[in-house]
Amino acid sequence: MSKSGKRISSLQDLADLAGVSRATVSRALNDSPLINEKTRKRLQALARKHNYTVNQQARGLRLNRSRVVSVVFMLDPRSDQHPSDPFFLEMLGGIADGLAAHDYDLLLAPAPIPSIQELAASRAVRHADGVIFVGQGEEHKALSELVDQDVNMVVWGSEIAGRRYTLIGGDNVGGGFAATQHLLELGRRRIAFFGNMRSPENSARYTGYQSAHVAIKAPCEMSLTFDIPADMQHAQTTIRAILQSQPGFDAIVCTSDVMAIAAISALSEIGIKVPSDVAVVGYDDILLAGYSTPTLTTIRQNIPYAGGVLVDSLLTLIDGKKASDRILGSELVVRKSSGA
Amino acid sequence: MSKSGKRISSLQDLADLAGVSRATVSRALNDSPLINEKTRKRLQALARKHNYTVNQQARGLRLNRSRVVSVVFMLDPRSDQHPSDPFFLEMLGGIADGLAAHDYDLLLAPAPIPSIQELAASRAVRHADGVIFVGQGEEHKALSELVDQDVNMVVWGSEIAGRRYTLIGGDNVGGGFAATQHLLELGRRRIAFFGNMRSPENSARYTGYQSAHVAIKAPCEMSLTFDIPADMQHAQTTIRAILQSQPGFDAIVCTSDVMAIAAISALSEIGIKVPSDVAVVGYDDILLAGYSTPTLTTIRQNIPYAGGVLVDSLLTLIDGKKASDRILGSELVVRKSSGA
DNA sequence: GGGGTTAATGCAATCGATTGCAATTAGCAA
DNA sequence: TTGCTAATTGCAATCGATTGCATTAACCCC
Repeated sequence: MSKSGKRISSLQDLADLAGVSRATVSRALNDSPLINEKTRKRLQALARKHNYTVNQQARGLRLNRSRVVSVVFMLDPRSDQHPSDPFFLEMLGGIADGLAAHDYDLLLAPAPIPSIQELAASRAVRHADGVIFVGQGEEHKALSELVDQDVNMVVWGSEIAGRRYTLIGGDNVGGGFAATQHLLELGRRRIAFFGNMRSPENSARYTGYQSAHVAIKAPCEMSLTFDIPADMQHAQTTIRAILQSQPGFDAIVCTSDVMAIAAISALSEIGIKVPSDVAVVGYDDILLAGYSTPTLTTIRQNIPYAGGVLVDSLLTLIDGKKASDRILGSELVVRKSSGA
Repeated sequence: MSKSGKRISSLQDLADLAGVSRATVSRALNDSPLINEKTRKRLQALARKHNYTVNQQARGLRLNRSRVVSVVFMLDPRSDQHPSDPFFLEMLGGIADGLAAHDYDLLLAPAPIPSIQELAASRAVRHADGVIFVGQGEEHKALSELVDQDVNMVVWGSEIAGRRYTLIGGDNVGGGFAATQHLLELGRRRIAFFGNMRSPENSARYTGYQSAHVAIKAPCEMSLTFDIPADMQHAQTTIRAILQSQPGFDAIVCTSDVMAIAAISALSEIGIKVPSDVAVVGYDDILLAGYSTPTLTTIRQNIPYAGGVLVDSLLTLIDGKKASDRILGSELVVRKSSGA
């Protein structure tokens, strides 16, 4: 296998070796019905033996597609932070699986997105057959404009006015509602909301938070709504400052599990007991949620599954068909320690 | 900008528009010294105006390179699990940054690696200018064979006999030593070691663990060495089973922070106090380590920096130069709760 | 054996960008 | 104006794979 005269690196090499034209080899490797069964087998065996794989750049050039899908994480631009939230990793895993199953490659776009204009001109977008955006950041308008430039794309996020792209997302209103309802049922009445409100997903969760109060005619104080940055470092300093001011809440609804973990840590620091003094509910149900101390009560989003849905929708678009929006279910997961 | 007659999608289009040959346009966009300064400016402005970017597939085909680097995470093959450890995400972020700085794209290889043979034939490897392996898995031999196939590659991991690839890694022996020494200094004498021993990195850490005992002439019992799978789900069941058997240790050195978190959770479940009854030290210093409850004492690896080093070494190789192996420092980070 | 079909293969253009070499133009000195 | 050099630009081949069309071979039926 290793001592074959010269390196086989193109269809032509293989064709010469087999004594046929490169057209024939191409058809054989692509299972064209035009080709004789025996020739096909012979050539496929030969290709395998010489460890030959088609040059995707050439193939892509000819066919005008690349079998590459880009993934772009839209982060809070104020934190020039990388994604540190395991949510992103789990999502990436789900997307990677979905793409692998359909024989697509995954190109990861550089983390801090420049302007959407630059992004539109970047290789990540031009070179790919389609793009998956995870989160809408604060650029929902620009995202809609991208659609007009004939970019195949799907977005993970939440409904927002003027949207023109295909949207996949969790049931954020329902999730916010369930989290809050759970705490209300436990008798908590001063429930804080922790999250970055500029994200459409979080404002949907906030809507659910309000509805839950309304549903049982409980008052819902604006003073308990706190704008917390998404990355942990800033989150924890902000939370510490809030705790200093003795806000007097007996529960917190957080917009992510890592934020909940940071909050619990800040609470324990100053001797506040979770959940007896303050109950905390997270969001996402990242894997760690079940293993941290205390274990987290949280809103479960099936993240790997979501990744698969994103991929399926995008591939539908790439096929030239229409893909419909989807809202995936979110459910409350009660674990004994943090939230009850 | 939007109402330009037809879409400019190739050099030829742009050349026609400007009334020059496509050779000229190509040279202008690539800052060739052959081109007249005025023409260059004019053509570059035109390209920008029409939002034109070169087709990378064509360019790559011609130049025989792709400006793509693949990243492969070598996971414990027994868990057909995705990477859930934030370590991977932080590493990925570091690598992504390094690549972006040099204008390379990042291709993420599908997570559960098939055989190395298949991998060698995959697009992820063939289509890329180079490959970064994170971890050696249990395939160190196969990795060395890949080098012989003219694959530009660097590997994050630990020294191992018969290695022929460029290696970048943390100081695992030193890290294992420091973690253990810290616990010994606190007076602990029955220190358990938790980790998957088939990974070269972990066995290096184990070596450090043993040396620390030897250094102060403390006995080091084999019965306190436990083989724990890398993924959290299996890790926690295994740890629970171990605790059932009342092994009687007063400290644990873990080979990752998530494992430490899982261990702490299992300990609290049955009422064992951390760190008073059992002290725990993690490894990696993932971002969460500072925010979990209790905060983790751990061995810090500067993961984003490591990502940058991996990239630099790989690009050196791609340039045809020799890249040297590097061992990056690991230092103990003491946080008050878990390990002291 | 002639004529008509069908199956299998080859030929050559094509995708878009780069680059060695040839050709053109300009500039300048005599 | 002529001749020579240097500065620009154009021509055309090339990278590797795909595919419409032409061609060849094989086979069948009278």
